[in-house]
Amino acid sequence: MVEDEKKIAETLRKGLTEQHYEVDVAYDGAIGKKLFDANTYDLAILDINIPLMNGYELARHIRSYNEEILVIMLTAMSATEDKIEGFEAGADDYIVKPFDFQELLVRIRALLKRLHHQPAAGSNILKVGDLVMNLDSKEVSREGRNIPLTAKEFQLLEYFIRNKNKVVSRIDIAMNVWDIDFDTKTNVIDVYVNFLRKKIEKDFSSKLIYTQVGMGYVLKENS
Amino acid sequence: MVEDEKKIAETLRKGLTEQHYEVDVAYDGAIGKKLFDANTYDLAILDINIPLMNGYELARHIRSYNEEILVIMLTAMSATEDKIEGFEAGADDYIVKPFDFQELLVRIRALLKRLHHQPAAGSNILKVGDLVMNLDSKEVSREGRNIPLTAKEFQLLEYFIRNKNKVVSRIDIAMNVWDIDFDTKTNVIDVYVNFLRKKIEKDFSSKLIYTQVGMGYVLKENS
DNA sequence: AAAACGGTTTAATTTCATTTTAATCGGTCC
DNA sequence: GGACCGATTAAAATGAAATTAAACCGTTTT
Repeated sequence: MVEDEKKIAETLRKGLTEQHYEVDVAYDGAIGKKLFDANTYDLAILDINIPLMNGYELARHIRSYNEEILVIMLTAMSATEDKIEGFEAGADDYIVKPFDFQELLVRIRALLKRLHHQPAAGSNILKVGDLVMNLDSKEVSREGRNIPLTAKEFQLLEYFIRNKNKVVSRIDIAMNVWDIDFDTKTNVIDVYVNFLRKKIEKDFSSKLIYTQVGMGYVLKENS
Repeated sequence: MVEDEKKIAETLRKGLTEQHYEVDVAYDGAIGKKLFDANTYDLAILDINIPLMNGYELARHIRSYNEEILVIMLTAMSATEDKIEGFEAGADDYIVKPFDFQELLVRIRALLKRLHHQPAAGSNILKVGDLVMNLDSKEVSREGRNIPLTAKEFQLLEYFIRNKNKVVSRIDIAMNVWDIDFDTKTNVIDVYVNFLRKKIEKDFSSKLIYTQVGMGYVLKENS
């Protein structure tokens, strides 16, 4: 939850915790972004008018990184244009203040029931074919064989997996895995893709990372 | 859509049809139930106070039959208890009348994007006849057969598809696909149209790209 | 404090696909 | 026939990606 009005934030945090949800709270967009980048969440509750980075931008950042995460906008702005902008930024719901806590609760439940839960409930595991990534233990394996990755390699592979079957451009990767906005002259990404390929493809039968010249890279299972 | 106020029903039906949604309308709950039992829908829009079977019951009926179908409650009842009952009956969203049609639209889109994990209206797949272009995976296929395209070929085809049935001049193409403003002496466009024709027409039964001498090119389905 | 180390980034080189140019061919309209 | 317009082809130019080595940087070890 990203909410700068501490009183509201505290009330919601308390209410949600009582309902056995685990909640992290940030009071500004920059901290919210950092929390999001460092953790794996199911759902985000975002105020729009918050310091440093507004809710729309934050929603867009979240969406560009992961389509699955649910986003609820929570704001005093009730105009239709604001709602539209919220949904266009990727929100799943938009609630206007003041609101009843019970309503927030049922709306959260309605969204969560649509969330595709990963197999092996509770444990954070991502899979593509025979490639398995454990987000808790940070272990990666293929055909059961363990593959040690460095931090950056792991982040890059995680980004690929979360966007499997989708061509991601170098700019997408630069923004989401590194924190560079625009830097034509670096080739870190190419180098790291090369590192990854050596580790997750070289001693195995099938390819995983394909390059689309002039477009970017895709991680996919076959052909 | 189940809505007994015919004026509202008609307005919404028209608006949604314009957005290329296919809509069936019932004016009471009993007919609504019969329609659901006989068809396969993606989403239901339900008024609550409707004759013969109210919206809550109908929502429960739909839910008991199919968890996947998305349900939006559309009603004048704005009390939190009503909303809670709506969500408990299985609704995915609850909109209070009067509301802005645009808001309904973005809420529908927000829900549909969660469905099937894949496309709905306003999504990332473009089609013309049996030609399918996936903007995420950057894959293009005809008759189910995959057709690899280079970046420029892909951009050019995308431009044609987005302007289907419209004659686009070489200048239009030059400005939108290449970034050249005016350059009489290059024939890149002709060459690329030729590349495209070889890939997307040569081994298939019907033409797609037609030349309008002195005007430009059109992409269209038949004749 | 210096050295060693693992990880990350930069830079330079090689390789190769894509893009563009340019020349030729074929048909159509005066 | 000649001029015009587009289609087609091959060759040349360009630029993107892979690969390698070396520099850099922060942390830990000596």
